[in-house]
Formats: sequence, structure tokens, C-alpha cells
Amino acid sequence: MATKVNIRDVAKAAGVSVTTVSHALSEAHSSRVNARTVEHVKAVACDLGYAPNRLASGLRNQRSQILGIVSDEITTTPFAGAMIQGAQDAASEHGHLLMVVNSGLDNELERQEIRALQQHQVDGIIYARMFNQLVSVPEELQAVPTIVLDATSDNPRLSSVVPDEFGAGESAAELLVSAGHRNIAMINNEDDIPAAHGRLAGFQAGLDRHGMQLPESRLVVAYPSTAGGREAALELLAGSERPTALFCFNDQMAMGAYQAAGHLGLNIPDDLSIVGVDNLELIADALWPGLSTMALPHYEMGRWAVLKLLSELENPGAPRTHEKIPCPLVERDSVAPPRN
Amino acid sequence: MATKVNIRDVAKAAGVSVTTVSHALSEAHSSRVNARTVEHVKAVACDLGYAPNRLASGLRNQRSQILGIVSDEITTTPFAGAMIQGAQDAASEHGHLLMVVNSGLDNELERQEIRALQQHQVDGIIYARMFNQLVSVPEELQAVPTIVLDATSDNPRLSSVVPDEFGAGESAAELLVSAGHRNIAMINNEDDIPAAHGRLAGFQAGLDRHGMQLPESRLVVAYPSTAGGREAALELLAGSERPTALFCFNDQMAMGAYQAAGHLGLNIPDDLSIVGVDNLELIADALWPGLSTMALPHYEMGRWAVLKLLSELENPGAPRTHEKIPCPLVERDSVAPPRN
DNA sequence: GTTCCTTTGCAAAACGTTTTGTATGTTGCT
DNA sequence: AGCAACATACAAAACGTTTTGCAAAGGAAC
Repeated sequence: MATKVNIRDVAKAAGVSVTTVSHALSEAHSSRVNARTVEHVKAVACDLGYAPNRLASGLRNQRSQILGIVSDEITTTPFAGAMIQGAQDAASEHGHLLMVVNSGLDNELERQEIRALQQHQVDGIIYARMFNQLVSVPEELQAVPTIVLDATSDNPRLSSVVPDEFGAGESAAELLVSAGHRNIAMINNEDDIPAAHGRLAGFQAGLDRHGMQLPESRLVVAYPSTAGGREAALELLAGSERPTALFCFNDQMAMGAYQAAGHLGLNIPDDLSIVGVDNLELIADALWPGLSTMALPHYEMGRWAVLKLLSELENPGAPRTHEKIPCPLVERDSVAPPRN
Repeated sequence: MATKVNIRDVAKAAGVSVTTVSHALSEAHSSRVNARTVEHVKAVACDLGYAPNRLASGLRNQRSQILGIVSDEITTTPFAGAMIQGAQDAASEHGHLLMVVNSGLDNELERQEIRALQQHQVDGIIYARMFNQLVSVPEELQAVPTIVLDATSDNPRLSSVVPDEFGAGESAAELLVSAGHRNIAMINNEDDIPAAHGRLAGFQAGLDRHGMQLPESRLVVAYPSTAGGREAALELLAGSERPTALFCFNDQMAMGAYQAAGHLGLNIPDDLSIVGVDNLELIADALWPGLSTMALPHYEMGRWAVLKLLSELENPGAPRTHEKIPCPLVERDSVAPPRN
């Protein structure tokens, strides 16, 4: 029981050569051996509990069946789990395993980890970030097929996948307008990042389609935390012509808006409707009432990245693509028609 | 540039045999070769950008330098990140890589993933759960050194690590009592799990040490969500003799207690002090005022699991141990002396 | 009865390491 | 000078696969 059974043991037990065993189990080459023999070999292999050593086959085939995923700050954000799960599911469906490595913000460490992955002969690497940004990937990645996940590379020869930030903003506008709101404000992230620009542009476009616009006085930017959202909301809600609906850059800021509303004695959603982005279950579900929010498609992006990587491995000439994945609305109870 | 350089190339370029190269680079065996030669070989290897193929050395050494970690529900909880990070940091410090696999609740899939890990010849496996529980590990794990993480195995021959639930309860009691509270209540998880029992017992012990106790009327159990905490808190705070401090099973329930307090017009911390467990940054930091809470040591548990696994690999006879890691208090602003 | 396929199976080489055992010189000692 | 002891380097085997090329056996066609 203790010692592992290898292909030679199977061959001996089945009374054939290792070649035959290999062919019999190989699916692709099983035509080279008699159907009866195939059955027999399979039975014996199963009996013995044979499992091929993928180190050996990887060595022989120059194909480890391992994908690396390098990410930053897996700890501080709850998004990592979904991305990894999506990647892992896709990998597993195609007989691959995932090696995860996260190096925080230490660049030198990151390169070291990447080299470690390469030593293990990973077939490809997914370079993941925890929020949509422009990155320049470490040069060691030039030696390996690479996909950029939740970021865009300055090197256009790397395929990448990001959330459709613009679409998220658009849908949020659509939701609020169609609920009847005419007096709408937005609390945006003060950072100069694609998510901030994209969501704002989409939101404006969505309003514009209904002949509305976002006056400057209705747009406040802040640090993207609960406290930031709270302060911004207090500012917006203090004015005389109080907005009846708020689109917040993310769920944490939306939570801050809830706090501001509570502080001012405003009822959500009757006095104030709120929409967030992220669909952080921990927050959106916990708020009272539940927060309607645009879900960031981390799971799907993880899947997409692996699928794309595998397809580029299969066919190295495949064109590189840059995908935007839609952010579906998750409706809870924070949006209602304006009081009137 | 495209093609990989192997040990043979280095040997050729350095004008020595592969044996010599191997020994020269091996640290342990470098005494078998002239110091000058070692330098020369190293220089040539570096020049050529040589990186050893760990598939090959794993095959030869019967040691892949890969650890597997199988977990459940990495998606739905934000704890996974910290555990994986801890495990990965420790692994990386010792020249190992981590293969992550998560199978949700699908048992059959889980076994399949474990077999996949075994085919890749992982040196050991960490069987992780997302909350402290009693598990019986899949039988395929008997073939591989295994550590149980954030759970206890029914098989005592498997080392395991869990949070010190009892200590967390105790510290919470200590904190509230020493702030001057005498009228304290607890909202516990209704589930029959070690965390619920441990935290309650520890809390009682902590009160007991100061000659206090937790009357039955001051203990409410509920579903461990924000809504559950909210309902429970409303119930506790409705009574005439209102408690001045609340110990909540976790941060989500604590958030519910905040909502209840807000609803009743109670000020935190002046009218009501609250302590949680988990230190979910996303919640504890976002609440207003910040929530003081006992941190669950996921990062440390992940580290411990890998370190222990490596030590058992090094020395297979090492005694199995069952570790409890302390839950440090993270102070924010939700605890104050009782009014008056 | 010879030739020529086809089917079925096997031996051997290769993937890139590590390690054991051995060969060659070199030094030190008597 | 002779011999042991040592320092240094190498050849070869092994880890467990996969695949190429070849051999043997069995039929079919002439």
C-alpha cells in the first residue's frame, strides 16, 4: 500500500510491455493495441490503483499541465477568492492545476516567484491584479504565455480581461432613471483609475440617453472607503435641493452613504435610493435594507483568463484579445421610486 | 532566447561534465568540486540564464517541492485569502510552491482534485476549511502527509490547527469587564460548532474570574448573519434592564447590533459597547464607530500548517500536534466605560 | 509458395536531473 | 622509490513516462 505503483508494475501484472500499457491508457493511441488488451490493461491498472506520475509525463511531453497565477494583495480584498475559483474551475475542467503565488507589493519578490513558477515548467501564467489598472508586466513573463487578469497591459501583445466599467455605470443610471429619479448624484473614487473614469462616463452616458445630465454640483469624489462615502454623502445631502438617488463608486462608499442617511434621519430607499458597485456580499447583503449593486464579474474573469490562456497554448498564433465582461445588476432593496 | 538552457548546455559552455555542474550548484555537494571550478560554473550558469527544471529534479529526487492545499468555499468567505497567503509565504520561504484546489461542497469533485494533486506528486497536503469544524478527511489523503487547517480531524493522527476560540471569548470578557461593564450580554451563533461552544465557554470563564456570570436572559442565539444579530440585539435591548455591553459571535452579527442600536437611538459606544470576533476589515473598519473585535488568526494558521507539514516531511516520526492559535484583540472605537 | 499489407506488440531512446561508483592525478609519508 | 590517502572530475544509471521505429505473426492476393 505504501509504495506507489508505476506503469511498469501495471505492465508486469497485465503481462504486457510498458509500451502497450501506455498506448492502452492513452485514448489517442489506443488504436495501436487490440481492444481486448485495452480492456485488460485498464482493468489491471484500475485494480492496482495506478495513477500516472505527471512529473514524468510532464518531463517527457514538455507540458506540465500546470498554470501559474500571480496576484497582488490576495489578503486585503475579498475578490481574490472568486477570481481564483473561476480560474481553478476552468483549469480543472481541462485537466490542469493551478499554482498560486502572491507577492504583495514587493516587486523583487514577485519576480522571484515568477521564476519559481517557471522552474516548475508552468505552461502559462495569469497575471492578476485586484483592481482594474494599467500594468507593465515583469520582463520574465516574456518567456511564458501570459494573460492579464483584471488589468490591462501596456504591452498589447498580452491578452487581457477587465470588467465593463462603462456598462456598469450605464446600467446604474438606467436603473435609477427608470425608477423615476430625476435628481441624481454620484459619489466617485478620487483615484485616477479606469474604474473611476469608466463608471462615471457610463453613468453620464446612461443619463444622457434620457436627456439628463450630471451637474458638477452632483458629483463628489472621495477616498473609496466607508468614511469617504459617508463624508461625500453628507456633503451631497446637505444642500437644499437634495438628490433622491445616489450612485456610489463601490459598496463600501455606499455603506458610508447609508450611515450618512441614518445620521440625517433619511429612510432608504424611500427618501434616498442607493446603488453601489462590487456586490461585496459581506456588505451589500448586510446593509439594512439590502444594497442593490452592480456585481464585478471576478469569477467570470478568472474563467475567461484560463480559457483564453489554454486556447493560446493550443494555438500560439491565435490573435490576442482584450475582453470586457459585463457587470450584472444584483437587485436588493435600496432602490425605490422617489417620494413625491 | 526561445529555447531553454539545461544543465548539459551549462556543462558544455563551462567545459566540464554535467556531474560537475550539478555538484557545483548543489551547495550540499559543492565540496566535491574545486572552489575555482564552482565559481566558474556558477558564472557560466548565470550567464546563460540557467534555471533547473524542477520537473526533472522532482522526478529524480522523489520530491516535487510542491504542497497542495484543498479548501472549501474560497469564494464566499474573505478568510481564504489570509490563510492562503500565510501558507504561501511559509512555503515560499522554504523553496516550495502551493497548488490550490477548491471544490466547494462537492465531495466527489474534491476527491478528484486530491487525486490530481497526488498525480502531480505533491509532497504533502493541507486540508483547509473555512470555519473551525470537525471533519473526516477523504480517505485518499491517507497516502500523503496531511495537515488539517482551521478544523479538527476525527483522525487524531493528523496534526491540526484552529483558532483559540476559548481564549477569544475570555479576552472579550476581560475587555468589557475592565472597561467597567457589569451588565453584559452575548449574542451567540445558534449552530452546534466549536466556535460557538468555545467562545461562549471562554466568555463565561472570563466573567467568572471577576465573580460575574452570564444569566440565561443575557444570552441569545441566532443565525450568524447581520439580520440574525440585529434581531437578537433588538430582543436583548428591549428588556427593562438593558445591558451596557454586547459580545457578538462575529462581526456580521455585531453589525446587526449596530443597526439595532441605531434603530433604538442608542449611541455606540456610550450607550452600548460592542465586541465582535473575526476582524473582517471590510466590516469592522467600515462600521461607525470602528468595531473592536477579536481577530481570527487565519494568516498565522496558514503559516503554521505549512511549517508543520514541512517538519513532518523532514522527520516523518515527529509527533502529531493540535495547535490553538491565539486571537488577538483589535481595538477600534466600539468599547467605552458604561455611562454613569 | 511467395509477396505484401495489417495488426499487434515490444525495445529503446528521450525528457533533465541527481548520485554512486570509479578513474585519474597529486600530495604526503615512510 | 613506493604506497597510501586525498582531491578532483567524470561516466552511467536511475526516476516514470511517451513515442518512434522495428519485429513477428497472421491474412489476403497473386
